[in-house]
Amino acid sequence: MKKDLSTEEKIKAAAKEVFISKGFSGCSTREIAKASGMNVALVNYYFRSKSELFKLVFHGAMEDFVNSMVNVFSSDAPLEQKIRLVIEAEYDFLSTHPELPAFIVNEMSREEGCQIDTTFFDKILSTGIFDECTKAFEEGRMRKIDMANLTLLIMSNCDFPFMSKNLMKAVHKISDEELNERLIAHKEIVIEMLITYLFPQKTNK
Amino acid sequence: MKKDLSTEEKIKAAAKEVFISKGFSGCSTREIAKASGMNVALVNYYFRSKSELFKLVFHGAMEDFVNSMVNVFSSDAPLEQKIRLVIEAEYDFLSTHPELPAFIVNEMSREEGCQIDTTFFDKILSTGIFDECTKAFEEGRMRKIDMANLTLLIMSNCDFPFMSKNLMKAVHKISDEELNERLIAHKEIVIEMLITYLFPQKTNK
DNA sequence: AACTATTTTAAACAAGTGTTTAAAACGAAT
DNA sequence: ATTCGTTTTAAACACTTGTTTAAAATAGTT
Repeated sequence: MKKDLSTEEKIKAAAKEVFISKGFSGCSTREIAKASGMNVALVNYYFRSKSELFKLVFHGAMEDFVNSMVNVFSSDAPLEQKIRLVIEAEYDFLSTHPELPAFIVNEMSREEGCQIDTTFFDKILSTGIFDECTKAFEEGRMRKIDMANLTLLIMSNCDFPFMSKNLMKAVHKISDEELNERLIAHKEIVIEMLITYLFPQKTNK
Repeated sequence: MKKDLSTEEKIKAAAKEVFISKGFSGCSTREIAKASGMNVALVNYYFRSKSELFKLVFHGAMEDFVNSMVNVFSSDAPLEQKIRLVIEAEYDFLSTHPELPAFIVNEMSREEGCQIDTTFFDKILSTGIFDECTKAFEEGRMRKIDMANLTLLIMSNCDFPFMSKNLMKAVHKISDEELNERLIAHKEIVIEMLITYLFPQKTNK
């Protein structure tokens, strides 16, 4: 039968959960220790310091975050389909990891924060998706748009809905369940809106 | 000639700046005191506690945040124009307050966080903008959409670009200036995309 | 001037922070 | 059983945290 998680793994798992939901400065080493069932000394025994442990967690979070996109972009689907699929993939992924975008965006803005490992973004680049877009609008198959703006369009409409869950619940005075239904519907809205905007040559419905 | 700011005002101003850029748990009472040129005791003398001071700052931030929308919605412009204008207003507002959306979204997700004063959102409601939309798509002048989804569409595309500045700079390896140019361009993209999506009856370009 | 209420200060409080220490418990190998 | 390296523990370290105290400085009024 499978062995239990090692102490090191238990701590890292607990750290991931705590860091992602409370942020680096929103939690203490002792809180992570307690959440993992261990004690403070063990945390530093295995990971040297709170910051080192955080770097590991952040790195992992980034990896998860980027991979869900890379998988889609690496496929051999036609461009329009890739855009559809990446939105679907993001919504699916974020349904199980709703706290990730806020975590990443926030921690990237911390002063002492993450001088980030840009390998992640090179991974996106190396899928050739940007070149594919450039070619597509040179051939008139897609609306011309700067890659930064395209990235913003996709991420805004995928990530923000999950980042703003608590705000939305307050604004519209709705429950978690109701909000989740809205999010499911929102995926389709975003897909249609973005596809229509980016590929306007479609002559009609 | 104008008197200097009072001690109380100086502290509140410093608190606003520090809280908004670092978050509640990202800063200390002493940091706020130092930023205002005062000492710790004065902070609690005027504001009772860190939490009380924070509530005040958060309340003010919310007010600013909501007001920029309310002003537009209260105007007598036609609906489509209102949507255009609210996006313009948001981008203008956020250009000078880029940290606000992240601050609000984050602090709304804190555990001990802001059991929020829903007055703010009632203010939006009372502009009648939602009723106006309902009527508009009953008359076929606008695409039918749930109000939560409409709110999400607008806020996603206005707020996220400013929240993700540091992420975007890292992803695309661009400077502040370059990013700001992208944001200016993004405003127009968002306006066209949203208007086209929400008011699709336009027969052509 | 003297008295009062308000404002400011430096110092202290207990509790919490990240981190380290040094000893104990453990596991595997001889 | 003894040794060894690894893992775990409890305790302590120095420092920061939010908050309070009690005295000092200031301003206002008579």
